[in-house]
Amino acid sequence: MKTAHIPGATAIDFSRSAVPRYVQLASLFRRRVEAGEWRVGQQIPTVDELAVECQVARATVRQALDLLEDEKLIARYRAKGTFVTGKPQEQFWCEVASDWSGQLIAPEGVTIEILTRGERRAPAPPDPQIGAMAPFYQHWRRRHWRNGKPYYLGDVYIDERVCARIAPESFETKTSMRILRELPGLEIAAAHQTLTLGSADPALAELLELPLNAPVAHVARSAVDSEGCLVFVGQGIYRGDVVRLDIKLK
Amino acid sequence: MKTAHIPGATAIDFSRSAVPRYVQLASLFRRRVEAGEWRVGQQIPTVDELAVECQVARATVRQALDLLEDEKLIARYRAKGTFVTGKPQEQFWCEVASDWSGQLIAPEGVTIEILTRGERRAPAPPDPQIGAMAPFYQHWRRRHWRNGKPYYLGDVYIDERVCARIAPESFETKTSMRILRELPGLEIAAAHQTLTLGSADPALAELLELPLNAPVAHVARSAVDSEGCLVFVGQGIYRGDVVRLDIKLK
DNA sequence: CTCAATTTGTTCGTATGTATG
DNA sequence: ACATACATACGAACAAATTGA
Repeated sequence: MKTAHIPGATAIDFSRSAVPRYVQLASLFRRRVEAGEWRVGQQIPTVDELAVECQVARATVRQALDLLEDEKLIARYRAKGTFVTGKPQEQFWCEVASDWSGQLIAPEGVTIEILTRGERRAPAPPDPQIGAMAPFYQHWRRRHWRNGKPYYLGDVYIDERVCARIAPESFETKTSMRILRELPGLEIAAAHQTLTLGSADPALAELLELPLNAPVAHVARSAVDSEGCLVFVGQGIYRGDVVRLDIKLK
Repeated sequence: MKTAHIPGATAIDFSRSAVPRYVQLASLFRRRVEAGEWRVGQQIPTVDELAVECQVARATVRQALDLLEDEKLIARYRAKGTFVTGKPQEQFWCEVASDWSGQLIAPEGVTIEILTRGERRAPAPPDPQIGAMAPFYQHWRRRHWRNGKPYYLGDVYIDERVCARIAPESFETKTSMRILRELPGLEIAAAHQTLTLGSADPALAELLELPLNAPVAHVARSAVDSEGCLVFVGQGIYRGDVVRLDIKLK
């Protein structure tokens, strides 16, 4: 029985989060697979070893491994051990750009699913100084897919008067900013987006097929026409593992 | 047993457990205060109304409000109602901007702790096409603090020849990009930064006093002088809850 | 082939926290 | 306030399968 002792390793502190211990453990283990610390095909430490290393009960380790088993990352064999069978997917194919021209470079092979559509729904008002609210908006909630995987969930609110000029099928093929940009006769005087970080709650984890508590990026967007009217408000959430932001500084 | 799904956009899905329901509720309410949906000084809906709206028991709403009360965001008065007393402290005080001039606006009251310093250490090379590596670099690992809380951990590599012209105390007061920018006689021909998302492993959680697996932002920076030499390479990690990226699009 | 060691699987019991009515 | 149900976390014992001596 070799307890792989890392010199100077301090006990893991699970107490800073409301997330259950076994979920935190699962994330830790998932990262080890992702980082190659536990290689595909190899056996991982025994439940007992992990329990000692992480200072938790055996049952808690097992609960964490249950999650990874559901994700097909590991396979467990009685009396033999537990083995890594796959890596979580990891690709940065969705770059949020920092200027208008490439606002959001939606890559090839993207499909957009319309979850709900509502008329005359008002968005949560962003900074009031940005522009004046339109009288009515139409609302879409959409989910973006690529390669059979969902990667973005967003709410779009568009001024009802502008909406009339948009081809309905646009909403199933184009990103929201692209719809606006390609709309003839609509002049966008100012557009803005803000990105912040967060974690996937259970509902979001379900919708984006993410592990619970995985990092996500919240994006809030708005656009104002030449008359100072807020013709577009959008807010959305990207999977953290598909977002990359490149910024040229000169 | 399944929780009832309400068709329509207003349904709030608090899936079964994992994160306690009242914690999720508290986050929701906190966001409403932050977004101004519930304004300071105003009365918020009653416990009964919130329980109906969110489809949870009254006791659960009360538990969530307990958290906000502890944070001094609300005050509750028997038979009168609950009132907003303040906004969550502006947490996003570290804005990674999208142009050079405001590269990283380090706010007031920041102190920088030097963890290690090494001579002639080579950074992990970024994209080689960006510039040619300098012969030697000096390396600092620093941790940035504000209000007694750590929020950034970074590695700085600077061309040894450039280093000689930097006052040593700069490294305890200035962000790396600021040091470069304020260095006379050094012309930066190109600078670049890339931001990606990740989560805190146990070591990082310890250093930034974060919950395990909390979202973080990885930033990789580089700068090239007029001769194409990579005079600066930096990589760092921000706490996710202090990062905000604002992008003006026109 | 038996035996022991190893390792996962299963099932108790107990305690605490969460959520509802 | 109370009773009930469920999820989490721990610890302990035992069962079942594999391996090698």
